[in-house]
Amino acid sequence: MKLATWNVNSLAVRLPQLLDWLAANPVDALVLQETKLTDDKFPVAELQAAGYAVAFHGQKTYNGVALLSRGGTAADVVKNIPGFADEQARVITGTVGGVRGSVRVVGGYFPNGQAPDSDKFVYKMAWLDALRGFVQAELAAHPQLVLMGDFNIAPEDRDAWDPVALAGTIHLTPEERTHFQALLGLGLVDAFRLFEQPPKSYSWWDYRMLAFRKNQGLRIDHVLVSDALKPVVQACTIDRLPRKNERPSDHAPVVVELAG
DNA sequence: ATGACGCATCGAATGCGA
Repeated sequence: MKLATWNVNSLAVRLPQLLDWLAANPVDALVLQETKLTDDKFPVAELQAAGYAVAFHGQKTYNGVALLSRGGTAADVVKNIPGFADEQARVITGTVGGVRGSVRVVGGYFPNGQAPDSDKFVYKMAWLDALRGFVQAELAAHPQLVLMGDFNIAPEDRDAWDPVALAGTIHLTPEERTHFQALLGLGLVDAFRLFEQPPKSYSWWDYRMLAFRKNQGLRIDHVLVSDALKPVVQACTIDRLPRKNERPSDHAPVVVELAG
């Protein structure tokens, strides 16, 4: 069973690339971030034709998330974080068929935070607090759980191309990293770090300054699997190929493979 | 220090991403 996450930075622009990617990578479930589409504009028919059922939670211009699944629509879908009032469409959760029954998938587009001294950073911290509470409750109900998406956090220095120059800046602040560790503390593990990985592995590269060609990136897209799933994780990889497309997203997909 | 690139918005310049 394969699951994946991809920040597509506008599904309207990236739909052809998404369909190409799914044809080459027929994952069982995929969460998307930054669809930037209201629900009435979501490409339901195109994705169904490609074999995927869809659940989505979008808005105009910004944000927007989706959960694609083969073998039926995700069950018990939850949009955003219950009890946390939020104008922004950032989370979608659902149950997909899989290993020994089913897997609870939480797909998140974590706030960017802009800068550590900004109001957006305050929002990011509050959002992370709320998410942790939600994931804790979901884990209690669904031991087989995967939390994945665009976290907008580089958890360690090795997840940034220049940790010295970027020290203390957004995505690398101690506060964000503490939140990342707190998520792990719920009983989750960073699937990517379960395996030997190439050095300087990143999932996002700035569009500017030829950053991708120079591999000046950050690893901010993550797949966290619950302790119950950890024994069945067989691989976790970042697929850089779509970043080489014409008009690519600035993010690459991250794929995890579970036995069964 | 700034901007650089890309996307979205009713129409151009601006906000935002990371």
